[in-house]
Amino acid sequence: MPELAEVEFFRKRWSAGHGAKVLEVLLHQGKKVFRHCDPAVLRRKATGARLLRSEAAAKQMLFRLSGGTWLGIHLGMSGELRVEPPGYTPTQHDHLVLVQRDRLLVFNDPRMFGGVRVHVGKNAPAWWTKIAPAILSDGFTLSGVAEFLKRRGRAPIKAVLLMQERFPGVGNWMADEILWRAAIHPRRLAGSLDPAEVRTLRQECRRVCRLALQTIAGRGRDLPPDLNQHIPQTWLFWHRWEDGGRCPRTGVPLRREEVGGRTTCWSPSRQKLR
DNA sequence: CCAATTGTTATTTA
DNA sequence: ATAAATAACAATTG
Repeated sequence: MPELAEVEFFRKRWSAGHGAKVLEVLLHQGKKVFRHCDPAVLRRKATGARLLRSEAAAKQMLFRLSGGTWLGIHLGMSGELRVEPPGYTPTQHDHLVLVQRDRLLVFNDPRMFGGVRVHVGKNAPAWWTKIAPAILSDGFTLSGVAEFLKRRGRAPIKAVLLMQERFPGVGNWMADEILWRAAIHPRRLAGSLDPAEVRTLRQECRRVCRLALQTIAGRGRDLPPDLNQHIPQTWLFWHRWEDGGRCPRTGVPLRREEVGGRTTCWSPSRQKLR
C-alpha cells in the first residue's frame, strides 16, 4: 500500500512518541521483517532509549533514538504504523512494538515484504544516506531524468517510473497518476520520449508528489469526498480500481492491463501509443 | 481452487 | 557485460 505520501502519513503517527522513553521492545523474533537486522541488538539498544525524531524519504522511514541508535522501517506492500493505548495486546502481525508509558508504537505487516533495519553509530547509515535525491528537491534535475530515461530506453516508461534509484517514493498508483497527467502512454519506451515529453514528465512527477503530500500525508486515504473537488484536475487515483471507471477528464472508459509486471490503468483517449 | 494486491530482489532471458 | 523480463517472497480477500 504505502508510497511516498502514505509513508509520511505513517511516520507522523509515530511522532506522537517523540521525546518519550521506550520502556520495552516487543518483537516477533525470526519473522521475515527482521531479515536485515539483529533483533537482539534492536531490543538491547532501544530499550530505555528515548525516541528523538524521525524523517521519511522515498518509501522509508528513519527513527532516531538516544544512544546513537537508528531504526529504519520499510512498509513493503502491506505494512503500516499505528499508535495504540497503554495495555494494548499485540496481535499476530504486530511484528515490532515500542512500548512507551502513554502509548504503544506498532509496526504491523501481514505480508512481511517490509522490513526493519538497525544501525548504531554517530552518523546515519548508508542505507539511508544513499537514497536518491527526493523528487521535490533540487537534485531531481531535468538532465538527470533525461539521462536515466535514455539508459533505460528499452523499458516501458511505466516500469522506469517505479525504479527507486531515480524516482524515490513512486509506486504503482503514483506512476499511473503521473503518466495520466503527462498524457503519456504507459507502454511507451522510455527512450522514445521527446524532450518536451521528458520535461512534462518531470513536472508531473513533482506535481503529483506535492499534491499527494498535501492531501494524503496529513490524513491518510480517508479523504472527505469534497476534498477531491479542491484538487486541481481530479485524481485518476479515485477511478483506477473501480469497475467501469472512467477518465476524470474525458469520461472515456479507462483501460487496465499489466505493464512492466504491474497492473496499470490509463486513459486511452488521453494517453496514446505512437 | 483461482486470481488479485499501491514492493523489492534474485534469477533467468535477451 | 548490461539491461529487461520473470519468478519469488507471504498473507489475505473476493
